Amino acid sequence: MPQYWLMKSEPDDCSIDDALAAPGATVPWTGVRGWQARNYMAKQMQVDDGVLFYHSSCPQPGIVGIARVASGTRPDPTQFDPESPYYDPASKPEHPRWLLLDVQALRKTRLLGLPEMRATPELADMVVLRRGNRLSITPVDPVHWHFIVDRMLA
DNA sequence: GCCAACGTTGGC
DNA sequence: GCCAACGTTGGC
Repeated sequence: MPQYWLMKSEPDDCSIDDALAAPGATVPWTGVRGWQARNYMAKQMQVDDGVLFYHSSCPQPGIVGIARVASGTRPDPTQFDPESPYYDPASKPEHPRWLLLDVQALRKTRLLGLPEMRATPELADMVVLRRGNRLSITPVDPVHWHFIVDRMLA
């Protein structure tokens, strides 16, 4: 059974348009620096899982596209790059601490903005809407996934 | 730029 | 293994 996820990206860094314009519409999901999100990637996420592409830290936060998990995990090279904002001097190449996986954008949708998500009773229980939620990757209940996909593609 | 609410760390 | 303090996320 596929699982479903919501992945936050800052559009200044990688927007849905950037992802769609990448070769194969596929981007390495760099910069995850939290253990919970890291462990979702390492232990639960599988190729072909569904992904809601979410823009955060921007004027109009919300879901902007549909994507899929396109690879297993490998070490995130930005952790070893002193020039990168994601550099982690404590992580050694022989024991990489942070992982990434590839995400393939499938299509852009209309904006399902955060205010609309909050105003939609069917979505009230989404993990990402929990107060103060800070995880960059959150699991999405299949019921929520189907509701959103149906609504966005209708 | 502010700041609430959090996830993570580290002392014990 | 608890939990207070810290640093960060992310919406506004």
